[in-house]
Amino acid sequence: MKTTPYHHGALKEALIAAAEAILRRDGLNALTLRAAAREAGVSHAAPSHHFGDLTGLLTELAASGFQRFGDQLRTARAAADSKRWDGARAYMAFAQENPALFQLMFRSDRLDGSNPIFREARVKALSVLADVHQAPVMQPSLEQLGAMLSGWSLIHGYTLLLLDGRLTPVLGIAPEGTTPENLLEAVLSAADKRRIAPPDGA
Amino acid sequence: MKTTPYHHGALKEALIAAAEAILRRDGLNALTLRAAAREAGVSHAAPSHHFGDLTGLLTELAASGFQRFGDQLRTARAAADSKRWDGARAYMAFAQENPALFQLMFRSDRLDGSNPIFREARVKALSVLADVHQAPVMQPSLEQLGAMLSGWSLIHGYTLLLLDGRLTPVLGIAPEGTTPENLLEAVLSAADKRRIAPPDGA
DNA sequence: GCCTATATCTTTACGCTGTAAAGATACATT
DNA sequence: AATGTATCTTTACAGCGTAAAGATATAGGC
Repeated sequence: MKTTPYHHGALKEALIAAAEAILRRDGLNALTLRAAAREAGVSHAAPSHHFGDLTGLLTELAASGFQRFGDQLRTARAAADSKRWDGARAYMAFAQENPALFQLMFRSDRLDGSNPIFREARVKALSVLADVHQAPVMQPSLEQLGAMLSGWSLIHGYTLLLLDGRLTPVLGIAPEGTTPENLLEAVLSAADKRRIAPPDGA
Repeated sequence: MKTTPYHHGALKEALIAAAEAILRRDGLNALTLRAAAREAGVSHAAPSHHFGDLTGLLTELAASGFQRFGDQLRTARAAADSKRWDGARAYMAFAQENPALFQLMFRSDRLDGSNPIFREARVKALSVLADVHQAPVMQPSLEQLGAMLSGWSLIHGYTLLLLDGRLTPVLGIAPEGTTPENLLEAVLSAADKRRIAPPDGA
């Protein structure tokens, strides 16, 4: 009767899964090393052997988030037979399905920006956004960078305002039954007229 | 020789100032009730009498941030003799001058959203953004809301990406000497073509 | 002027946290 | 089979939020 074998076998993955469950259920404030250890059924000091400190755990969790985020963005891009790429919708959808995780992924003060796994997952995910409209250029002009960033800034800002509850009053005064997706569509169409025009102006 | 009088006199304000100093100097992780008390030179339990708990302190600090934020946005609007209102620049400028505070102001999981002082300061500040292009309407259309939110989402997203360091690599490949302001200007001009067109499209 | 009520601040205490160090156990390699 | 290494537990300590009780200054009634 070995209810709890001494060696877990895949404790690192189990701890990351436990951490995500806590993050989703109780929020970032409740996500502690000891809570993750309890959730995984190991002693409170076990996580340190796999992640070093709390920042290490959060960073690996964020890395796994960026991996899935990138996958979903790529899937959305592949399925884009509509005239407008709806990566924006995929961006918001991931954030809505994983609100606390998404916010953690962009909180550099709680993450270890030097972690190579995290860095790779992040650039891989975010590069999906960058190479939508143009191949990577060595010496892009300010205009090109501005066009590239305006889309990202727009969807990122909308998403974070939504997660932070800042759009709740707006949705309240919007026409009956307006969803965040509807509102995003309106935001995009308001900002999207320029996409039709050639890159260097009307 | 009463070096430390028992009654401080204006401890609440002193604690908020101390909290802001810590936030600026050491970041949000280091901003604790006890650290604020140390910085203000009082016992570690003194803050609880003025703020209740840590959330209370953070909320009042965020409220004071929103007050100054609103002031600066109003000032920028008043000085807008240029053709394009440069509230976006003021938005980013405040965030750059108070990066940790700005991020705290939009972290609803650390704040008490029911605090009336906080609520009032926030709506007062953010309403400056709303009534730029139109008077408040009772039953706005989705298109009107989309146009209103697209500007806010854009500048908010750009600002947070900048604060989070996500634009650093972009600035690295940008033309020599490009500043965040330059890049913001490019982002705005890329997204601003629509302002000229009538609200319901080309 | 004095006396009491109240507000403000300190002291003490407790459980939780991160983290380090040392001990125990399973695995892996020879 | 023996030994080294990786993995996990136990123990320990300081810092944290927070509650409760004690100390001190202010304020108001007389």
